[in-house]
Amino acid sequence: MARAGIREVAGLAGVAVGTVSHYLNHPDKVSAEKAERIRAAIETLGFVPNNAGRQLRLGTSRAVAYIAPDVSNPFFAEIAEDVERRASEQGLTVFIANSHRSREREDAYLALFEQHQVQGLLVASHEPIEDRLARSRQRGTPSVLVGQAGVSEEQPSVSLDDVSGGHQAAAHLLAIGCRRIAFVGGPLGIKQIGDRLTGASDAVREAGTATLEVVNATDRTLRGGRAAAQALLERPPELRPEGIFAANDLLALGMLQVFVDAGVRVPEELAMVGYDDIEFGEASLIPLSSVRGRHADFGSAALDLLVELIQNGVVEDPHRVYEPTLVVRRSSEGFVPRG
Amino acid sequence: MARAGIREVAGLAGVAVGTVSHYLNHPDKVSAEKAERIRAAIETLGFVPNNAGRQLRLGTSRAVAYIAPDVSNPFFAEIAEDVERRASEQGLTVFIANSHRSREREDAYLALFEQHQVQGLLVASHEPIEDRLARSRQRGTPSVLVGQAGVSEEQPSVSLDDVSGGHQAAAHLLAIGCRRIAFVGGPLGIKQIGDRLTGASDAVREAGTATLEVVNATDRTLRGGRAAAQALLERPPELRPEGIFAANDLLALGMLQVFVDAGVRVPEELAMVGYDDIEFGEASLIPLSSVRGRHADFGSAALDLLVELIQNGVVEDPHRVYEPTLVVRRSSEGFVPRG
DNA sequence: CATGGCATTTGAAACGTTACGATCGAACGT
DNA sequence: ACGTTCGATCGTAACGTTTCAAATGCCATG
Repeated sequence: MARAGIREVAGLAGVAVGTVSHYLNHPDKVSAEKAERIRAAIETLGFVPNNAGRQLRLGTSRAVAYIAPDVSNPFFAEIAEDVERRASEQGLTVFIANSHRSREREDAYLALFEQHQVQGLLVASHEPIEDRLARSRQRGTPSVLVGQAGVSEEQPSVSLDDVSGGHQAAAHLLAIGCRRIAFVGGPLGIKQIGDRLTGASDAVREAGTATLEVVNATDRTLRGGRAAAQALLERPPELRPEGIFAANDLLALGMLQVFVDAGVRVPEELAMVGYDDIEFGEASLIPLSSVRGRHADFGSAALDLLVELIQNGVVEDPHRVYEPTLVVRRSSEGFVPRG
Repeated sequence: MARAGIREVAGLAGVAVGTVSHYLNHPDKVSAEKAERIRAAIETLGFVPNNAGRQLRLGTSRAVAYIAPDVSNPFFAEIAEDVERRASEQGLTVFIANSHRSREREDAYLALFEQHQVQGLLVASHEPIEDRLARSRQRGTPSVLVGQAGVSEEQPSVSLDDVSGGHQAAAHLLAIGCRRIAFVGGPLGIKQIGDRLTGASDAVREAGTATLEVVNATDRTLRGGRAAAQALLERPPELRPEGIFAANDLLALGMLQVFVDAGVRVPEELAMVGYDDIEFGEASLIPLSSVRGRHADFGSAALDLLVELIQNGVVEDPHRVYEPTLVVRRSSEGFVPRG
């Protein structure tokens, strides 16, 4: 079962090992005759080049890693696919990993990928992680923060202006006539979430005519949304919010389901806006208004930045911030302000 | 920026390289005093063990790979998370890859992971792939086919009985009184899809009182479902099916949206059943009946089988087939047969 | 005081690859 | 016929780790 190595191939083909290596890496440099002999030898031996040997010699791999909190959240899955597509155009391989929002697993993967000498890291995280990435960078592995603005000049990032996104969402709810607005989400310690609330709260303050309530949701998933909605339904109707801005689409969709089940009319009685604009939001029976940050090529942008960083060591303009746009759909179109 | 190696650590700590290696791999074998010196040296040098060196020496890695057609389909994402969780319990790392349903990319990843000397492969594919996996196996990399029954005794697999699933779905639609049933999906050349149709068609034949129509959908996504539904809406109402069995939940959800939009009453006029039971199906405003195959631990089962295969070289009972169960929800509960 | 046993530590070999300088042979110009 | 050049081919030295047999130091025992 011992795998054949480049030596066996060379032996069988009657050439030197160096020639086999040439055949593999610079095929143009080797004569047609020997090339054919080598090809045949590889074929009969079932030779598979051993990446460890190559990598050891070269000192680096042709791979990058993408660490996401949760690939089953379509927001991250869609980015992953985009990254992968772009990377393969560049001849790079992507290792995808799920941190499951656990700092421990994040660290484990960070260490793992450093050991594997990936060329760089794409990291999406809800945790403050810049100090850990700085350490990796000092040891020679560059990284791009995805979805979270970097602080240091040395830490490039591709992110969304969540304050603006939150502002747009709340301003929209105000514009259609909602007076009692609720922000559903949490924990607020997470920067992206806190920023969305900040923007929303700014908008409410500017308007001066409405109130903003914060409803904490520990779990930013469908389940979490269902729980939050159930809690709101316990209140007498006059104390329920008229407009809800959810910290992400999963939350919003979970709430939407419970509300509709309970006979709450959306959007007439209650307008809803989500965040991220995942595909399932648009496909919901009451299509969900949402704040769309990611462009179609958000992942590509991150990868391109990483490649630039790998090649030049620095990047021009390290903190790329994209402006999100509000996509209005039925869940917030047709709210009827109370007389 | 040259990364420090084990030699530098040894030098700084004043011990032999072998001792540093011992410290890393068998910490109990090294005296407390030297251990502390080594720890300090590693700390100051920022030493990161190089996986290529280790792997070259060891001849194998502690990783397995999971190749899926499409991680943005929650069905595969949920399996991926489960696999990953179980693997980390076993001290294994999982490399996740998206083949994007392209045979070319499948092959590229197969080759890549062989080169990386992963211990084994978990492969979910819609293509016939057994011959290619057989080649990998002969070269020493075992694999488990996920979601597709293996043919050869040598190719272990974890799959669902799609014929039974299709039968259950159609039998259910018949039981609630549907006479004109449509199977929406394709291409039928894909085994999993063809099996579902076979089961459905068996059920219809057994009943003897209904018809089964096949509506081809090229794209098994939300988009594909919307397109298929639109096509059905062009027909005069009396020619539309009364019950729809969709080849997967994404298709069903896409159709559901278009139907509800167009004022078709689901389930009263039209009952729907999907397949896979993804989380979004349950969370839909009209919760989707679906055929649930995967147990909570479908991914774990696959990984356990792979581990057994790696350790023993063979497995007891290579083709594990799970029986799916129909989950009835609102989308098919309350159909009103026409007088 | 010599001996043996034990726990630690050592140093070198080996893993499979690539790059590099050396070598070879043929073709060409004079 | 000879020297030169150029492309193809060769052989070997690394790359960083682990393992293993051998060496060392220490202690207890005879």
